Amino acid sequence: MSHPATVADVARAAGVSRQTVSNVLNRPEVVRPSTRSRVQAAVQELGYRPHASARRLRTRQSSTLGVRLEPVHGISGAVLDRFLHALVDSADERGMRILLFTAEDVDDELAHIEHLVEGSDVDGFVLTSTFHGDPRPAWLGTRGVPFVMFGRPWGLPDVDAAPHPWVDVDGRAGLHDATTHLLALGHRRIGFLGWPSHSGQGDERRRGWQGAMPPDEPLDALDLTCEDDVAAARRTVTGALDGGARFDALVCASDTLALGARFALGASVPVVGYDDTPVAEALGISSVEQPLVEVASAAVELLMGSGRSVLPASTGHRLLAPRVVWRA
Amino acid sequence: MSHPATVADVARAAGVSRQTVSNVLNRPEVVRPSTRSRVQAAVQELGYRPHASARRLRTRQSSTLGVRLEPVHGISGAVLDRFLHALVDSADERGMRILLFTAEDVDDELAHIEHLVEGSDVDGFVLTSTFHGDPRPAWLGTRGVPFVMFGRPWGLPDVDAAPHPWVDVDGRAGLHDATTHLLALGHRRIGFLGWPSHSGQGDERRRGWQGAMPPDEPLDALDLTCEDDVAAARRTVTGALDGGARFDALVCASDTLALGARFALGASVPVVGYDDTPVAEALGISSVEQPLVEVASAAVELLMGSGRSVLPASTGHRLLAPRVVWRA
DNA sequence: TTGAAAGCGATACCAA
DNA sequence: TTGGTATCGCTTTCAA
Repeated sequence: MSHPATVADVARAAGVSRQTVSNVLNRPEVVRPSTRSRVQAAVQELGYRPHASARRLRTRQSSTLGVRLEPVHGISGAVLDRFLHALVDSADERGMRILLFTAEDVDDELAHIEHLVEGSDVDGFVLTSTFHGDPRPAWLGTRGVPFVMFGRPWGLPDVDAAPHPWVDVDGRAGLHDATTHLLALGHRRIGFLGWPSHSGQGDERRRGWQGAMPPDEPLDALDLTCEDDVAAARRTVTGALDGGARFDALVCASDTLALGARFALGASVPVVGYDDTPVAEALGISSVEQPLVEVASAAVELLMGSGRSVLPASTGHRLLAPRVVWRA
Repeated sequence: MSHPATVADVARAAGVSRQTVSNVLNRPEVVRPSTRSRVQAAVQELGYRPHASARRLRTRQSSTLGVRLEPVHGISGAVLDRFLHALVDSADERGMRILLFTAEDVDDELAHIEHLVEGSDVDGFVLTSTFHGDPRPAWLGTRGVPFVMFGRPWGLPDVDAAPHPWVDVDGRAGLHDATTHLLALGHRRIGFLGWPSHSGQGDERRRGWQGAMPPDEPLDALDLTCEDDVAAARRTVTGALDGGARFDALVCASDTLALGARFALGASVPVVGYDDTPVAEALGISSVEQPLVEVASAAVELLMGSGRSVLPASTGHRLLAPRVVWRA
């Protein structure tokens, strides 16, 4: 074959006009069945595929979603990896593709986003890793660029009234479930190891633990805090033990912290991490698993509704429940 | 702004014709400097960006490279993640973008590849995770689709004469260096823990260790084999110790194996892993680090030469040396 | 050096 | 239901 087939080739082969071919492809119901099957046969025989760029030029849709590939951050890098995988699949089901870009920081990210929008390279974005004071929603909102966020808009007084769509995982429920389960197993002194800075995520996870603990249990001595680092976590837990603390079990804000705690406590004290990373699996540490496949499909649905093109404006949201993966 | 600026808008603003604008953008040297700067000012003011799809339709180039996002595979998932990141950056420098796709298996991957090629969605592919009997090179080669491989074409009698370009990391050299260093530190009984199946990679890494060990040292008792699994690795090393084996140090074919070995040997016996994953870093295990940034830029260079479009045919290759990251 | 005109491949609009 | 025609934004070829 010298040349990929075009609509004109198909039309000639089927003895119809170009437009009829286009109709068979995009609105099959308006074409008479006999004509339709004749065209489809020609498509089949010539191995015709629409030229993506030509279609995009005409429809003014790139059928592409932009996603920032974030710098790899330690053990939890696998989470965004799995999310990305799920997102590619969900997008593919709607005929959408994922275009990657990288950025040094948020400003750089906005610069990239602007570039992609102005070049009509993407129809919208899936934003991850949101944080308090995140400038991206306002930036995109002002310019009318469709996007969906993986993560609640933390700084807002009422997240339910956010002016943009978001999906998130209910970390509070995850920690609550984990703690409740451990209580049912007979453990009483269940500690929590979380982060110091007031990140929305970290606070939610801590609240999940707090809410599950019996009201008569004094929590102060059980509430540990340190940075997201294995060695630091180990030191923190060891220090607490040296200071007289005692734990029947420990729930943590991340697998990184859980790993450090595991080293400090040994395998006899149950430890629960967060994110169910490959490390937790490898070491047999229980962990809260985020439903990333559901997150991805919810993100696409929020962005596209039930159609095959992104909605100009959408403001729905979905808060999904994680599940705890228990390991010996 | 009601409408993104087009070449016509810029031309009108600058008082020139459309193709002069096009020339300024694509071949600045043929335009008189005064005209050029006037056009550039107009571009700046209108915030003009070429419409990606329109350009692609005209040039018949998608300026896009396809990459399969592989299923997450345990601890080492971070490696492809880092490679992808580096690839996006390298591609971006040449004005290329990365389009992701997923696939269940190789057949599915070829189906996706075919689809992308027929839709003129990509100019070429970056293939990863090659293996003995990999059907992809022949498939792509036959159809004249440009691609570069991350990984040597293992089955070939002479990899240097491969009919397609590839980049790889010299795992043998990595293990050789690690072993040599340990010998210099005074360790004698340095064991190797590798994989059973005859994968090209695994065999190379074993040879690196073998080649570095002193000729008078009997290697059989030091050569361990097990599947790429933490628990299995732990059992294997423990079993060897129970059987009377003794190790001054252990080099491994992967961080997964190194992690298991670490548990079996304790922190007093140096263990070296492969891939320098976040886990190795978190646990303070030394590891052989692949130069993924260099791999990515070499891949792009092999595919595109020094230009800004993919070469129709290229057959070069690059074998890059890894380095060992030593940790306490 | 600059301008006019012709497509690239597909779809939307309108008339038949 | 089907076919002709204009157009999406850009680059390339050919004249001026």
